[in-house]
Amino acid sequence: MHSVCQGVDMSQGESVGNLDESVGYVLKQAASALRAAMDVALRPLQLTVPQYACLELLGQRPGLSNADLARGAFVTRQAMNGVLRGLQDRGLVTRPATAAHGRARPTELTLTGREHLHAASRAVHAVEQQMLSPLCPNQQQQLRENLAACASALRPQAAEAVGTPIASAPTVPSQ
Amino acid sequence: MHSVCQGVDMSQGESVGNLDESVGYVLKQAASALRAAMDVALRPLQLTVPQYACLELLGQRPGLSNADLARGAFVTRQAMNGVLRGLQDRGLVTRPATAAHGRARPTELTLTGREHLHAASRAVHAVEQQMLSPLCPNQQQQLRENLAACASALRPQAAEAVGTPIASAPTVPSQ
DNA sequence: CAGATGTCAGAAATACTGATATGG
DNA sequence: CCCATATCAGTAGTTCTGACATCT
Repeated sequence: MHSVCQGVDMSQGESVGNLDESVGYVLKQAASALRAAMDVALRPLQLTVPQYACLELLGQRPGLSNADLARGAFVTRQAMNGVLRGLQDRGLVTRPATAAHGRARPTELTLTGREHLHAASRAVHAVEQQMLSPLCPNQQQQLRENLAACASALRPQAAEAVGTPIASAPTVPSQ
Repeated sequence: MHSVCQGVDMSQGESVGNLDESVGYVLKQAASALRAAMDVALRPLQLTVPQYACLELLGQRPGLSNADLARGAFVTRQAMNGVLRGLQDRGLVTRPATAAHGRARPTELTLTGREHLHAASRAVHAVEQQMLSPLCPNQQQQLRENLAACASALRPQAAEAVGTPIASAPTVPSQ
C-alpha cells in the first residue's frame, strides 16, 4: 500500500517534476530491475552476474586480460580477480601461470566453461526478451541506439560542462 | 539462439562484439556512466548519489518512511538508515524521535536540506542533459517511455514464462 | 619518461542473511 | 494470522584509496 506512487498533488508548491519524468531515474529503475532478474535467473546455475559477464566476454573475445574483463563487466580489477579465481577453481576458465610476454595473463574458457556459458546465456537472453516484450523490434533497436548514444555522451573527455571539476571518470570503478 | 556465436571479428581487442548488440549490456553501460557522472557532479556538494536520491525523493514527497526511501533510492533499508543518519547529523533532514501512530517515522527536509537539494538537483540535471544531448526531444521521450515499459515488464509477478524459477524479485535490494 | 598492468593492503560502505519486536 | 516496518548483529563481497613493481 505504501507504494511510492501516489497522487502527487501535495500543496507543496514545488513544481518538481515527478521522478518518473527523469530519464536518469527510469534508467536506474530498468537497470536495477534487470540486475535483479538476472540474479534470480543465474542463481540456479550457481553464477553471479559478474561471473556471467566474465564468461560472456571470454566467449566472445577469448584471451582478454584481467583489466579488460574488469572494464567489460563494470567491476574493479580486484573484484574481477576474485571472480576469475573462483571460475578457475571451478574449472570454467584457464589462465597461464606466467605471463607470456607482458604482465597480462590472457584468460580462456574451458569446455565446461563453454557449457556453463551456453546455459547462462540462454537464461539471460530469456530475461532480456521478457524485458523487451512490450516493445516492437523497431522500438527495441531505437532503445539500443539511444542508450548507446547516451553512454557515449557521458563517456570521456567533456565533463566540465557546469563548472564541475573533473577527475577522469571512466564510466566504471576505475583505479 | 543468442549463443556464444564465435563469428566475431577479433583481429583486435578493441572491436565490438555481440555484447553491444545486447540491450541489457548497453543499458548497464549507460546506467554505469550516469552513476559515475553523478558521482563527480555531486562530489563538490559533499553528497553521495544515495544521499541525493534521498533528498530528491523527500523534496517531491515529504514524509516518506525509511522503507519508502530505500525502495525509491534502490538501496537496502539498512543503507538508507545510514544515509538518513548522516543527513540528519548535517541538519538536512528531520525525523520525529518517536513514531506518531505506526512504527514509521516520516522524514522531512529542513531549510538547509532544501538548499542542498536545489544545488544538487541543478548539477544532476546538467549531467542528465549532457547524457541526452545527442537525442532530440522526441527521442528523449521515446527513451523514457521504452525504459519505463522495460522496467514494468521485469517487475513482479510474471516470470515463469520461460521456465526460470523465481523467488519474488522486487526490482531492488529487498529484505 | 609516461602509460597500462598485476598485485597487495587497509578502510569504508554496502549487501546478504537471520532474528526480534511492534503495528495495521 | 499475515504482512510491513524498524532495528540489531554477523558475515561476505565490493569499492575506494594508496602504493609498488613490471612491462611496453
